[in-house]
Amino acid sequence: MTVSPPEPRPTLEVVAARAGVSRATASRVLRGAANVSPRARDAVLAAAAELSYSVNHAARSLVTRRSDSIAFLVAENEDRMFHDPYFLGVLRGAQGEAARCGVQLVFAIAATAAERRQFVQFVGSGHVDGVLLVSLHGDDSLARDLEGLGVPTVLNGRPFAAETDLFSVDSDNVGGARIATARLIDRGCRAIATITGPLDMSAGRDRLAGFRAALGSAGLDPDGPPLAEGDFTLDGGAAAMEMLLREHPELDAVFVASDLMALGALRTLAEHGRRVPEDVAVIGFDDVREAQLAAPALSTVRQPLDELGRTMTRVLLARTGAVDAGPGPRQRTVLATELVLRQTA
Amino acid sequence: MTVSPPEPRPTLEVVAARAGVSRATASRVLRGAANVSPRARDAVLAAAAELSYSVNHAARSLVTRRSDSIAFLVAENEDRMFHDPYFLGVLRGAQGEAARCGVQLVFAIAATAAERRQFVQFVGSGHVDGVLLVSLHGDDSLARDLEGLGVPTVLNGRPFAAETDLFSVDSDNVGGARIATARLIDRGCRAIATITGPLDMSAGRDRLAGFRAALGSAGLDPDGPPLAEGDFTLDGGAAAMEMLLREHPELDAVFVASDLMALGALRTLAEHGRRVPEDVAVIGFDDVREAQLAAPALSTVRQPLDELGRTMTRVLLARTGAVDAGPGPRQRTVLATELVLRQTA
DNA sequence: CCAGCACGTGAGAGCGCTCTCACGACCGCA
DNA sequence: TGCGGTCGTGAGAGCGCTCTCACGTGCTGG
Repeated sequence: MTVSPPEPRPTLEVVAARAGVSRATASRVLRGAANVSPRARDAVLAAAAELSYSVNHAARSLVTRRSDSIAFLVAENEDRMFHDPYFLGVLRGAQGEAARCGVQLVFAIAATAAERRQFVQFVGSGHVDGVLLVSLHGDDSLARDLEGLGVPTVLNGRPFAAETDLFSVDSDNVGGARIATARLIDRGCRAIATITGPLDMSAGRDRLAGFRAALGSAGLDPDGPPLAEGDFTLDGGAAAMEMLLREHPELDAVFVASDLMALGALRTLAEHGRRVPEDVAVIGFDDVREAQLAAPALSTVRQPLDELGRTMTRVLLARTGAVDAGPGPRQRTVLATELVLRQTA
Repeated sequence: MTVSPPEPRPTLEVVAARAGVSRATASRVLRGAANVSPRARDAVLAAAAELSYSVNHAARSLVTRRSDSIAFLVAENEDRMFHDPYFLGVLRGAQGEAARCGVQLVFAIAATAAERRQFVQFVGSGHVDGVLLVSLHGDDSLARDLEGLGVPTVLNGRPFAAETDLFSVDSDNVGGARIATARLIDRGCRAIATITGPLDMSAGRDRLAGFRAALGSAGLDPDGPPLAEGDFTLDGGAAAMEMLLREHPELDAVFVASDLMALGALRTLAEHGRRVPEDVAVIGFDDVREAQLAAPALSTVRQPLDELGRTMTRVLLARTGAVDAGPGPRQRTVLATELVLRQTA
């Protein structure tokens, strides 16, 4: 242990005294409030600088009832969180935007019920002004619970129960899937399969819906094509591809609902000696960095991951009032997706 | 905007009243303090549950002068942070351990001087009880500044200035580099080059030191071998390899100070038609997941990334006294590294 | 039988800040 | 000259909790 210095951090009282003003005025200056004379302002600023004063967060927070920080919660286990570039992209965007707005990001993971309870407790204690909620499955009540606590929440994806009035930011999953599938049809592929995401998640469902819509538009049977449900992991994608190949060896294209799964599918296809794209064309979803590094480079649907995180943060901060975002944020924001053609389709 | 409910969160006062005890006793129960009768305890617990009470963090923090959260600061830009599995591994470990100890992790990035100042301000405000500091370059004063503020700090790697008494957790970089290099020598390689990490970082220096030590032990000239300084990025590794190949076309092995750089080097070697390991043997450092997925699979030195994060967190919490860690933590902890042989050496 | 000592409890101070309110100084306008 | 109004300021309350201190109760030991 090191000897801890006496370290008496100066209080506002001390700063005010040194500046020759009252605590109230010093507070006004430090908060940037209006109605302070330049003379007082300079004096306080100088005193604060000399004492290297910084306001006590707990004391401020106690009276303002704000913490100037927000939580980033991933409702997924560690493994998923740290291996899926999707989460990392969103986290990156959120972190950057939060920092830009002078708000701190508390990073949490809660996969189990116990972790969820602990998190709700944490939020209930007033640690954060709002919550960014990522990767909710099914009809999860977490968002509603938090809102019930009076804590603004923004989730990624689409709220699963259509009637909810939760705030959310999503990519255009339907549109992206549709355009990717259309591309496969344009190539002349007719035996088109899909590896879906988890169907208890909106992203999984919506991409499947887009896939089917594209088939329908082209006069193909939307319900006919082979389908395997994946779990957004590499191995899950590989396994799903394995199954599709076994049951539908004639397939000539696959739309895969995430890049990670597509990379797994590519592996399986290679193992089975199928050439990509000559024998089987593949299009993924996300456009993670690994997609362009893969051999062959993966064609995919780009969704702007960090923009997703940034937008979620902006919407949340607008709701908490931390940032005067002009008009109130919209309940539901949808970001455009874009087809990126490389080698696999 | 939604209509915010009146939402009067209950205070300790209310809980105490409902339980028929004083605020002090209620506080004792909720803190788990001793000297409370079972009767009082049960009453308070029941009242708290009924009201779904959770203690106001700001108020508690104001008097205890603790925040029960710690910061994870990466002194590196976003790009590096989110593309280097090293940071992600450490973050993962730290997050997990912090959660296990009931402490929250505030995640921050500070590459520029302005961001550093903002972070110091933030810490000075008492938001966190301690700081985990990752990827410090050169003789950075940040750790000392924070300690000067009275905030315990633990850094990864070795403090650059040997005489400092900062707390740190590191991998055995010298030992790892030595054993990797010894393996290359055992293979019969004699024209062994190295791509180092940034030499303003302890990890870069120490791995170079281990490399040289191994050469010396084998009777080779430690200062002779070709050396290129990399920056721990994929492209940096590729560029360094390019340079080595140009200036020392005869080389038959490379020890690369990080997997990411090694992957880049592999790319360059392939472009130049060098077979690995037949023409050039390669060993990396870190054992990130990509190393085993690469083709050919990368031989490397494993350092336990998440264990690094976990240990840093434990050391920090022991210092802050959040966790009664028995004996005081040691100033400097070094974790073992291990050679993992795959296809490239 | 009473000093001595735990033990459980409540009263009350106070952590460092923000915010409301009241007040004096000064302005322009009638 | 007088009056309403703005502007800058300070006094003081109070945010919700922890913690110290003192007190009453019931025990043991001399």
